[in-house]
Amino acid sequence: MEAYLGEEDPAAHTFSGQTLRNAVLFGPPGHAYVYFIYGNYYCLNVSCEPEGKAGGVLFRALEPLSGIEQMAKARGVAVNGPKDWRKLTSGPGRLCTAFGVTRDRDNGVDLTSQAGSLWIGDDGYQTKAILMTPRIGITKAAHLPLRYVLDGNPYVSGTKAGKS
DNA sequence: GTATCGATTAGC
DNA sequence: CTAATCGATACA
Repeated sequence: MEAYLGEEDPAAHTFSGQTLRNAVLFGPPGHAYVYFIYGNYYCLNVSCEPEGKAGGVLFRALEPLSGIEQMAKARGVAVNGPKDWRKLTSGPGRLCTAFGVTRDRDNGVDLTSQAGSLWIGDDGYQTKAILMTPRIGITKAAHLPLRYVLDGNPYVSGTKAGKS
């Protein structure tokens, strides 16, 4: 996942102040900010700063835990085993497609409450280490080490991720 | 109102 | 490396 600092980050949507689209990033933390990009894909963010202050985290990738078949169907790809799970969620647009996340349905929902259409829970995963790397896919301030990846976890973002 | 860009992905 | 594709933003 990657962090976007808000008004101080040239790469963030919130850099130029609050707009209709990024309003949720200025709202209370723990809410979903879903935006449509390049005419084809959605990206999922979570607001992190207190209300009134911009800032959020972009989910670039995650590890599939359940509903594999459902995700595969949504993504339109064949999945034969854990080795193919990467195809499902290794990218911002991909994971949203796999989850069926759309701005219409999920933008602004409270991710800390299971009452909504989408939420985040604690699965008890033990994080060994987190690596900080430069962000990818952006044209401004891309050098800032605001990208966080779980060390040793194969389900990281990157279109070409997972070779070797 | 019109012009341009983009936190992407799939395809060559 | 380049095309696809549309909403938001910038500018007149």
